[in-house]
Amino acid sequence: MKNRIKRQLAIKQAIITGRISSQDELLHIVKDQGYELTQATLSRDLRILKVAKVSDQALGYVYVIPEAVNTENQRENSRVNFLADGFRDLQFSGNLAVMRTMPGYASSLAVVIDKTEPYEIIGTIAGDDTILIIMREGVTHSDLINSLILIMPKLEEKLG
Amino acid sequence: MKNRIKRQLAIKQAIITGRISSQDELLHIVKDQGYELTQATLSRDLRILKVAKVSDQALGYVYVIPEAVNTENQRENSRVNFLADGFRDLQFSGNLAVMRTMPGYASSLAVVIDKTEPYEIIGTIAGDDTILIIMREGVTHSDLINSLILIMPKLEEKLG
DNA sequence: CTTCATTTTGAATATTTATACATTTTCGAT
DNA sequence: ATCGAAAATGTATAAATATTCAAAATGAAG
Repeated sequence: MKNRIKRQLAIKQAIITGRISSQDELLHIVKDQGYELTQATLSRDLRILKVAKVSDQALGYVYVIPEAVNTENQRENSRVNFLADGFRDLQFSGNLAVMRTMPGYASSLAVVIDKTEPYEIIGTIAGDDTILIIMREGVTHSDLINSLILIMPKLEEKLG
Repeated sequence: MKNRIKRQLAIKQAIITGRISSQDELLHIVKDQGYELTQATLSRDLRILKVAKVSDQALGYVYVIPEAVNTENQRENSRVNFLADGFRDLQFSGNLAVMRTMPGYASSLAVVIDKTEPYEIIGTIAGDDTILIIMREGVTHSDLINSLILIMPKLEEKLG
């Protein structure tokens, strides 16, 4: 059955292209391309292709081709346009908040924050992709988050 | 529960060390270390740690920490080793760690650390010869040291 | 073209893993 | 301390995935 090889290529391609989170989903995609197979065969194919399943943010689980993991990230980086889009995440430790951004975004983001001089923030220090925010004593985590949303409303989707 | 942090570290460690092929297996290992948890919690931990399951030769399936899978990263190992030579010392103050390096090394070293996104570290900021590392709450000094060694094995000689 | 060994596959099923729901614990604010 | 909200966890179960077993397809050798 020569089909096997072609089919596995199609599977690989589908995984690289879309965010696929279950074998059933993948099964339908490949079937729609004209291949005949069942979940059992798909499971075997995935083993042969060394496909892995990892958690994708809070969204769920996705299949990945191990070698393609990095490429994926690169592609993501290139479609960044707006400043707030450079935001990655925000975490706290004591009275410090650490905001991580995409590479190169930290200093411009920090400038924006500093310029508005929010009461909640005593100061910031920016590297290339990380901003350290020193919070005023008594300021809560959600106070800080709110003040950041005030500065960059677009953050609300990512922080809310 | 501070346990959660330590437990997840233990899980990560177990995955890196042994070939683990099911959550049940992992569950027993972690339980034997004195942690109390169920498969449900383990499943959640694996999601948080972004652990992936891939096929391992004809043997079966094993859990892996994605960064360790990446072929791309393998090639990078030599570069990382070189960078580790720039390391000078590491000191702690509360939840902050300060790593001093030879002039010019700090930012590239910090990039290496950031890229692996170790659980123990919520962010870094690098100058020219100093890196400020903000540790996750509940992480001990030796936890941090271990995570750094994981990233740059060469550091073991200088930190161990 | 047979025969035999090997590979591939599907159906059914066992195993494994994720999650809904309820409960407990933790943590921040007052 | 006390309250309330958010996070963490266990139990039970649903959902997803791997594998067993039997059958069909393929291929090599006569």
